[in-house]
Amino acid sequence: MSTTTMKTAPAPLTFNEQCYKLLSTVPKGKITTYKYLAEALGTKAYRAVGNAMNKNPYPRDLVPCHRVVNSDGRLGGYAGKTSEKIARLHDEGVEVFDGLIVDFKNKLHTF
DNA sequence: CGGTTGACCAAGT
DNA sequence: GACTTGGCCAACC
Repeated sequence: MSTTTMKTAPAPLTFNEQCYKLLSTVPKGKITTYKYLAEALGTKAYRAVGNAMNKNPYPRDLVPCHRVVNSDGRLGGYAGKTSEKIARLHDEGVEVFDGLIVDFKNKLHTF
């Protein structure tokens, strides 16, 4: 068996990687929640999703972790300053008022 | 392999 | 409406 015909290592994506991949499908100007991400992955690991975002090693162009908010419509956390997250969202057309997403349900992206 | 840690969630006080 | 509690689940040590 040559290496070309050899099937490459399965390289199972970690839960984190799955989160990143899924999140990368969220279009600009829209947002999603930790809950929706988890559910879209077929699990209830809301917290694990948050952890994944915290450790996110990818640039925001690939994995826009700032587009992830709480399911209540609150801003949620951020690895950097919260004001930065707000600024980025504003830059993409998502208004934030007092730590709350304006028109949250309308901006929400569904998978 | 058991315990710890979260950018969470929902319900209760 | 702020605060506490229990639950949930993957990554890390």
